[in-house]
Amino acid sequence: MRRDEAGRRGLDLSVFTPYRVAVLGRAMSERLGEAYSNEDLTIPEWRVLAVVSQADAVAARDVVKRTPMDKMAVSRAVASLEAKGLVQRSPAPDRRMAALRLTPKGAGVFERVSAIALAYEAALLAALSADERRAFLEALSKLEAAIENAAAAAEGDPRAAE
Amino acid sequence: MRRDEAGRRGLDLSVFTPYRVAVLGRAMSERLGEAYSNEDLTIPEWRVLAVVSQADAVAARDVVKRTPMDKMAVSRAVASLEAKGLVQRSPAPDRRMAALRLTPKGAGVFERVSAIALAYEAALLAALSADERRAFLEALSKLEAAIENAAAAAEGDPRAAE
DNA sequence: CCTGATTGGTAACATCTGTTACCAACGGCC
DNA sequence: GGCCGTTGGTAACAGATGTTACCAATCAGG
Repeated sequence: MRRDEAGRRGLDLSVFTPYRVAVLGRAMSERLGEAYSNEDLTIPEWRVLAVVSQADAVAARDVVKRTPMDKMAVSRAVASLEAKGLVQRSPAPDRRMAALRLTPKGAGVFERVSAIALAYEAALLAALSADERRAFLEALSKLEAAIENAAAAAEGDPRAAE
Repeated sequence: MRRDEAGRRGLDLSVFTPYRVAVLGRAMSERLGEAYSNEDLTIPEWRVLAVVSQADAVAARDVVKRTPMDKMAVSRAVASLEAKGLVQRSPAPDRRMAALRLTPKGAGVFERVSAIALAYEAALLAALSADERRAFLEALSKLEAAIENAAAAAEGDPRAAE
C-alpha cells in the first residue's frame, strides 16, 4: 500500500487518477462554459445541440443514448432550447416522440460555439506533442472502454466480459 | 474545420476531447461513489477526509487550496463529517479557524474507502500497458498545467505565461 | 380487437450546488 | 490602543440536478 514520507497510509488525491481526471474534466468544462454562456447556453443544452446537429431529425431518446444525460435532463434541455427558438419539435410517426431539428438560429449558435470549442480543444492539445497526443487519446479510448465494461458488468450483465 | 461524411460542420461530441475527459471523469467518480456510499460518504466529504488524513492538523482553508472545492462546499462537508463523528474540530491559535483531525472512526472509514479506491484505480489502469500508463499520466500532468496557466491568464494575471 | 407490458417523455418533489451577503477574528498602520 | 482592509468561515437564498411516480402511445400475445 502507498505511503507518504511520514508513513501515513491511504491515498494522496494529487496522484489519484480518477480524481485527477474528474478534476481536469470539470476544469475544461468550466472554461468552455464561459464560451457557452456568451450564447446563453448551458452544458446540457450544448450537448443536445451537438447531437441534434448531427442528423436531420433526432428523437430525445437518441440524445439520451449518445450522451451521459438521463432522460429528464434531456427533456429539460430540449424544452429550454425550444423556448429559446434554437430547436424545433415536429410530429413524428410515433406520436410519443417528436423529431428534433435545429432552427436556423440554433444552427448559427451551434456553429459559433463549435468554433470556439474546437479552438479551445486545439489550444489545450497544443500542450502535447503529436506523439503524446496520440498516446493520450488512445489511452482515453481504452479507459472509456474499460469503464463501460465495468458498468455493464455491475448491472448484472454477466456477458459484459465479452 | 472538421466535417463529417455528410458534409455537416461543427463538432462531434464523441471525438471532442474536453467532453470525453469530462464524461470519463464523471463516470469514474460515479463508479467510486458506489464505494463511498457504502460508508455513507459523499464525494466532497471523501475529498475532505483525504486532505485531512495527510497531516496532523489541517484548516479548512487548506482543503480549499488543495481541492477544486470552494469554501462553502468545504464548510458543508466538514460540518457533515463532524456530525457523523469522522472529523473533529479543535481550537487553533487563530480563532477564526479550527484545526481538523480525523477521529479514530474517521481514520477507519478513510482507510476502508482508500483501499477500495486504490483497488479501483489499479483495475482501471490495468486496461493500459505500463508504457501507455506512463504516457497517459504524463499527458494528464501537462494538460493540468495548461489549464492552470489558462485559468491564471484569464483572471487578469498577465504573468501567467511564465 | 382487448389486455398487459414496454417505451418516450414529463410533473413534482427532494437534494445538491452555487452565489451573495455577512460576521467575527486577525494584521498592519498610525 | 483604535481604525481599516483582509481572511476564515457560515447563513440564506436561488438555481441546477437527481428521483420517483406518472401518463399516453405503442407493441406483443392471445
